[in-house]
Amino acid sequence: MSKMLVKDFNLGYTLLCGQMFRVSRAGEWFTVAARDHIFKVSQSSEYLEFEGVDKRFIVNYFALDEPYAAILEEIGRDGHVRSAVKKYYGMRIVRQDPWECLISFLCSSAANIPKIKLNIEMLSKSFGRSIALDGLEGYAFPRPGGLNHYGKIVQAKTGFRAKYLHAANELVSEAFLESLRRLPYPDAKKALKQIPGVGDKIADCVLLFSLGFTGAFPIDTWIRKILRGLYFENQEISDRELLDFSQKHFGRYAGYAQQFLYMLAREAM
DNA sequence: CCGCAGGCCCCAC
DNA sequence: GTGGGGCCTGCG
Repeated sequence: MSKMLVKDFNLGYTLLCGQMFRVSRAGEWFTVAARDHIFKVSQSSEYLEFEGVDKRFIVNYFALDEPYAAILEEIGRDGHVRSAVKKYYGMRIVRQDPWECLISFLCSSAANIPKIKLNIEMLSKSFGRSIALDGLEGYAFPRPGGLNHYGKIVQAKTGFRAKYLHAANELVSEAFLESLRRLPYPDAKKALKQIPGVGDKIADCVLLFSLGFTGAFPIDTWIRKILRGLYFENQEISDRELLDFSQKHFGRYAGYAQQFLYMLAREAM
């Protein structure tokens, strides 16, 4: 068991923000599976307790090395974002594993969170090696190339998305995903959209939630709804226009603005 | 039982 | 270049 002091961090908001699909909660403790790690974590005031990974992993995973105050100052120029930040202060954007993130969001098309969680859990069980922590059962997520059995992908109840997962497994390597980090945002996005089943939304999710592109702004049905309500009431506006507006309006940390607005949208459901 | 969901692809226009 | 139907499957 390790313990560390954390500032400007709220574990609950960060883990329950709806972008991670292998998180479970038991009272104060969260169990998180990420790539080939499984760990437990809890927060009491400004201390984080954790087990199963080291401090370096925690800092990177929860993006605790980001200039949080500067980010909030920049996105807080917008009044709606500012009030969302007040409510959900300490929420961070986790750095997921790019491959697991890509597969998760490929599963998200026309789905819902419980279904995505089911898909990812079944894929992990079917293709991943067993890893355990304190007798907790867990499975690593398979590496690129590891989803090598179409029938088993279908058995994971992935439906029409199975063909996308299978193709991604053929096309994508660890090196390809890592190389995207060094590209300008438009080029990295274009490269991701070459993968069948990946459009604007999924590409932006992978860029924001796993590859460190803090300016990426995924537009899903929740964000669409809240942007229209807050900024374009009674106006016809396309996703293309919403995306252009958001990136200009919120700037290089637009992704953080997105995530805070997303929290507002979800609470109003 | 039945409509629908955190989206993409394809095909009209 | 833009809009709308179809898609697997589980959830509500």
